[in-house]
Amino acid sequence: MDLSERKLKILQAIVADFISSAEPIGSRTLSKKYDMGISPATIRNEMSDLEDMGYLTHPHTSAGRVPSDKAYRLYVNNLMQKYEIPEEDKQIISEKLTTNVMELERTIKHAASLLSDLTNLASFAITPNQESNKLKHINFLPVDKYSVVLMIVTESGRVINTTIKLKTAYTEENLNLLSRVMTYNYKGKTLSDILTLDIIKTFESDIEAMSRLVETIKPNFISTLENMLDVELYMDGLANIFSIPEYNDIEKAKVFLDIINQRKQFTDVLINRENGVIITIGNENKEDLMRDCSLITATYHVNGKLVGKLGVIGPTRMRYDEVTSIIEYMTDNISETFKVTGGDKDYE
Amino acid sequence: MDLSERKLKILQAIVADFISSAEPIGSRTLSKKYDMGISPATIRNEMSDLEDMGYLTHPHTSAGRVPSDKAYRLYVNNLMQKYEIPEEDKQIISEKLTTNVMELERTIKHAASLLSDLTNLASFAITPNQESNKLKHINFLPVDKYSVVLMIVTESGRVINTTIKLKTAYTEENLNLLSRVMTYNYKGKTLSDILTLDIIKTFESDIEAMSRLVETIKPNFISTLENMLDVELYMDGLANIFSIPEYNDIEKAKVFLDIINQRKQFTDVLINRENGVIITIGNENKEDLMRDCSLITATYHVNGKLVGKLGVIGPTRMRYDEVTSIIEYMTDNISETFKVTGGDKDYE
DNA sequence: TTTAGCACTCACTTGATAAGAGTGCTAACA
DNA sequence: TGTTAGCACTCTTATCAAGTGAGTGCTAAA
Repeated sequence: MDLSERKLKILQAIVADFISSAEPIGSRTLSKKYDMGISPATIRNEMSDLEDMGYLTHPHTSAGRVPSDKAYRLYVNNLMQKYEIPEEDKQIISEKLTTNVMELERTIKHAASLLSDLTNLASFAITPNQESNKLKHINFLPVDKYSVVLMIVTESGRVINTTIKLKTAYTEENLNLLSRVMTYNYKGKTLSDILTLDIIKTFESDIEAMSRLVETIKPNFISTLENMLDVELYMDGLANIFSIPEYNDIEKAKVFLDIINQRKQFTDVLINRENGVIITIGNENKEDLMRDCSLITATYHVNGKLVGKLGVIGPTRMRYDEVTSIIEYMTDNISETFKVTGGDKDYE
Repeated sequence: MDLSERKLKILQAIVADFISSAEPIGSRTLSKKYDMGISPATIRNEMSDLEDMGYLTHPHTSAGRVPSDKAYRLYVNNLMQKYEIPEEDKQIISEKLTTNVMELERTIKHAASLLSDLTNLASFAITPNQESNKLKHINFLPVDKYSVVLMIVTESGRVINTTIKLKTAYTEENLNLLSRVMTYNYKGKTLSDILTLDIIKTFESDIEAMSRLVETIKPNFISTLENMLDVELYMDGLANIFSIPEYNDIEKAKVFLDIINQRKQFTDVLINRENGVIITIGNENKEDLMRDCSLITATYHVNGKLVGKLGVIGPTRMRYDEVTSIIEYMTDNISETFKVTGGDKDYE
């Protein structure tokens, strides 16, 4: 059934008002505040219809009306107007997210922090899934007599390194050889292929000294690759939640913290969300604990390919227009910063 | 004035009971529960004396007694017994903190997470202050036509790297030369000296191509060093706080989150604490917001020299014995993992 | 010095009452 | 037939009074 013009107007007023006031809104207040040329009684009739259709609910008989998840969905899809981010906010965002030092982790952390500041909600971000990231080269560098640094560079421009302590001394020649052999073998393969497809074992050697070297290095190499594959979750602005009326009740606040505390599960939820700007409202979320929350996420790109996510979580009553615009603007900025330019002609 | 044996016994019973129950304890309950051979009336007299001396307080006339900060201090200094960490906990700790991959950040993060799990409090950790860390060598490595990786290795074994995008192409020879010149100039100097004492400008060059290279690299080098000097703060277990009766009141919980939310200030507080195991109770803390909290920190060492900190924050009513033991055991473990062995004979 | 007894205090609970906001229904009106 | 005014009804919230129980402080006796 279609909603009449008037019903839409009333619904929009209720949603907008409730988002800013957090108080159930009654017919009398509505007619006074929004001056829509009809009496409270008429509004009551319309409200009653809207309630039958599932757009409004009633905390108890003598309270005003509150929008349902369905109403928020309608609002987000049809009624909501585009929010223009103030110039100064835009400036702050680009300033903080544009660095010439290419440190993804740092930038993402900043992004999460900034996002929660701007929206007054709890924010989060995950680093890209690296499974399809391809290896570019591997380098072992001498540090001192018994330690070397393992450095792995991927096609997306990500560099990771670890110090490895050896039990026996090594020669520089062996180290160089190993770097070259491994690079030759693994270059262009995805990280997960290297780990799963047993490619690993190919780098063993006949030469005695080399074989000893490989032996100590192998487990370190594997665990470093595994670390690299882990998707990192950053969160910020949790304290903001306690300024929101919905979470004045300590029990509700605890539920909220529970969601976030199970980092592993929460990360999985984020990974499995579709790409692009995605809004899920209340019971649209599959996870029980999140039935009272809304989640907004958007994706950013690294090297135009790898995909990470940035978003907020909060009560279903939130500024969908504002939050959506800000998140989208931020992810665009991040993607811009990390679109690797070079890469046409490789070194070597 | 010295406390009689009996007063000490009563005080100890009150502190211990209050720590586990969080309820003010009355004379009658005390005499029944702890069976100390004297009547409630006698206990009342002693309690009254203890209150005059400042060891106990009174939420209101008809409530039981509650230990003051002074009582906790006495308890921590004299009455508290050494807590023996269960074997299984010890095992979990060493297992999680001993890695052969030397990633300090990761280990510290795990430590904070584990610590909050074991104590049910909020935990935190800061990475070592790197100011006195000395540079060991600098390496520029080619990645592709327009990007190079800058790698800095310090004496403590810390390795950091960033990808730098250049505007113009470079030659491998120039890069090698630059690596060598910079290493030669800066080796053995502390990071803060390099940044502050204007040593930076020494690495300019007469040769045209080199000079262009140096120009783009210089700001990146500086900002990388600055990043390295930043002390990182990790926190975990914030949600634990909400299971503690003291923070059932949403207002109190907010104060607590405020402390932690001002990461910069909080980091400074931690940096300025003395080394070793330090316990500050309630109003012993200089910061107003922390007057209701106790802080326990201990220091860990990297390379036997650089000092980072690990600790918990919670209400003044906490298991000082247990928490202290656990933190100390953990920092010992971390120090053990990061005592760099080699270093006698440098590479080169 | 210790203890029993007793009056007193204060927080907390329960129940009753009143006020306020809002609904739903009915009947009148355009 | 849609709109509106009026009114009874419902439900929450605030307030107040009375009763209860845990605990103290003081006094006097053992």
